[in-house]
Amino acid sequence: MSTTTVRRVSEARERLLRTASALFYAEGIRAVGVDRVIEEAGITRATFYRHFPSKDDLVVAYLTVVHEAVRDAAGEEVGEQRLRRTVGTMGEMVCSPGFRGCSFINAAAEFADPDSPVHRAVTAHRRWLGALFAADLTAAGHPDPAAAAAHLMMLRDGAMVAGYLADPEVARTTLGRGLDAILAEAR
Amino acid sequence: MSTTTVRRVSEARERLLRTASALFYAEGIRAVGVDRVIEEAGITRATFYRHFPSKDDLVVAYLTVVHEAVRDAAGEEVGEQRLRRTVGTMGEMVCSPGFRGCSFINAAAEFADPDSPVHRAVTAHRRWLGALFAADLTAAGHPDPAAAAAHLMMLRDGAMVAGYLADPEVARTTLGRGLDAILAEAR
DNA sequence: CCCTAGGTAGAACGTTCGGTCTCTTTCTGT
DNA sequence: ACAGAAAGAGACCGAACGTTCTACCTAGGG
Repeated sequence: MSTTTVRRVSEARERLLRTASALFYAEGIRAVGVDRVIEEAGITRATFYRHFPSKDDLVVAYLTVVHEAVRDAAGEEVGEQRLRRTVGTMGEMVCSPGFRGCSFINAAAEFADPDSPVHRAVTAHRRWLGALFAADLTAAGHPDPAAAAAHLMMLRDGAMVAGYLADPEVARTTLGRGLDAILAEAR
Repeated sequence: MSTTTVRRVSEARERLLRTASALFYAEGIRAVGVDRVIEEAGITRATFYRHFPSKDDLVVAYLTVVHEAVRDAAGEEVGEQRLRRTVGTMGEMVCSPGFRGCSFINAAAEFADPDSPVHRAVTAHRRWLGALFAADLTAAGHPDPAAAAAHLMMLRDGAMVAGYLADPEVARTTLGRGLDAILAEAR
């Protein structure tokens, strides 16, 4: 009865990480204690600390998962098409039920110390996303890709906040129109 | 030696609120315990709880102080001039040393429950600011004040995030240009 | 066959959390 | 002169925090 499943990565670890991610995102990181995560994931304290040296490491792992999801959704082929798809995905995300803002913006609100591993993970992701915007804008022939990328990033951050604290639908269309306007500058 | 100072509001209470505000803003709300606030304000536990029934009340008071500061800085006279001044002030704020983002966005990241008094204070402030934008845009003769206000709000939220996590100077100029573009739509 | 890694189970650590309590001192308005 | 509010000082509460520990069980690969 092949329970093989190869199990290159522990199943308990995955459950732990998935549970923690959902909890951290929905309720805030500091608001959720390790006891909560342990109980809800149905694992033991020892198992938790076998996989993650500390809670901070779990938090970083959570942000890494989100980052990789965004990265994989974006893809490799630089250009206007990828930009449209990436921003379009963000617009949809903002409108999805249970949306509670950007994981990275929220994490940065809780971890103020720039030297904190969590804060570092946030800035790393944001630098990566900014570079992606700039690269795609460059490929699209935008005359000032750096400024346009900063503008687009502000629009996306605003959409993330508005999707959580205001009208998501309005946020989505405003973001879309903003991207169109920026792209229109590129001939 | 008139130490009169009238003292309509307690001096200890003001010290407490000022200290708590600085701490909450700089390090995050959940990251700062009441012990920390009490020690740094140089008051006693009993004095704390005499003025605020719970920590949550202190947090709401902190946000109220910020809200009133923004409101007073904006002023009363509706119109394009007030809008320019208000947004200009935000641009400067974003560039000021020690800037750590918008108090309300950060608070909402930590207090997810929409029924929480803290979360309510956040949405109340945001509704007020959105209404101010819409009123000024209407007075400025904008053809679609509601959409423009939402757009401007997203730009301001983006500037708040970027001022904290990216280049503040770029955030300020991008916000300024965005306002100019929106105002240009109003003839 | 046994070694090892990953898992369960659960007690315990010291610290900090938010909050309550009593007692005393200081000051102000009447 | 005196009542009463505001503040200081500090002990105390139970609960939750993140973390460490020992002990035992199991499954897979050498």
